[in-house]
Amino acid sequence: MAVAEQRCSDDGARFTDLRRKVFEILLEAERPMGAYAILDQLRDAGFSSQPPVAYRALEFLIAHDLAHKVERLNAFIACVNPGQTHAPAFMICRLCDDVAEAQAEPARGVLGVTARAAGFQIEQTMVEALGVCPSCVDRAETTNK
Amino acid sequence: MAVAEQRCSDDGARFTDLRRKVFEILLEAERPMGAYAILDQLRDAGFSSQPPVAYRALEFLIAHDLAHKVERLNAFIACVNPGQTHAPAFMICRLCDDVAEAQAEPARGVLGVTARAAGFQIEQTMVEALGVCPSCVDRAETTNK
DNA sequence: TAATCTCTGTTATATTATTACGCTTTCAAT
DNA sequence: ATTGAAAGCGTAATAATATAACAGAGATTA
Repeated sequence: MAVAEQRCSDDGARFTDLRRKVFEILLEAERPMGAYAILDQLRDAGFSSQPPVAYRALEFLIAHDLAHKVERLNAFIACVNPGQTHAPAFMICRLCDDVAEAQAEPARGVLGVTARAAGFQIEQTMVEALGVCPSCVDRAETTNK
Repeated sequence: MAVAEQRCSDDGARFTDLRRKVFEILLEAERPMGAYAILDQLRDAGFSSQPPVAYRALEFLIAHDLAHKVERLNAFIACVNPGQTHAPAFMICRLCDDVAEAQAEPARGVLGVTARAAGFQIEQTMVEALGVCPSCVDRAETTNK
């Protein structure tokens, strides 16, 4: 959280009450939240609960590398190492919807070669892996015995 | 198209009129189409234009590797080499929304290492790069001169 | 302190996607 | 051929996600 504030002031950006609150919500959730779930919590905290309020705060957090959108789930999650610009990758469990953040360097591999060959300038990448998380793997094995 | 039919019969799946039509629409578009744009064309072709009709056909095409969903755009596109199971990657132009399909092997790189270390079993990956396509790069350079 | 810009609130609406149900067609087994 | 089960399609209703447009309050700068 302190890191987040620092990051914002470095950027000359304002880490307002609303933005802080949304960031807190994401941090406490530890897993992706839909915009409307965030709005519910904003309402409880005395903020407005109209969609643009959440979407704007999320846009801000994402722009400052404090949060990410998990496209596959249309949901948002706090970044594990806030403030560092990076190429996040997500491992999404299809059984429990839990998500772990990892790093990726997709532009370094086959994709990068293809892009350069084609003249496509990559600015940003998203990598999301769907599969089964460790807990659910265990659970499945136990259940099937 | 012939390839698609072959693929389906191999799978013991039925390549019905509706599914063929949706596949045709995607092939002719050559770029991602939203489900509702597809529905418009289905209506013109005499099919029902209720959302589930398109979504079900798309689900089928995707399951048989004839089409993909571009998550970033919430849109659907015909696969460039239909019928082969693979890990597609998309290069999405943020200026013209054009999309090129490439191959990726995200599970072979850093992500794969992380996943194995964590015990996460990857089943499927999606890689999407946002940037500027060759045509738009050219256009931008010309304009700025 | 006036001008400007940013931020938040609000209303309305657009876009994307799913649930549930019923009917028809297809397929497989008798 | 007949029937029973499954797959496919049509339809209605609604859920979930997201954006546009405008107004007012608050901060920042000149």
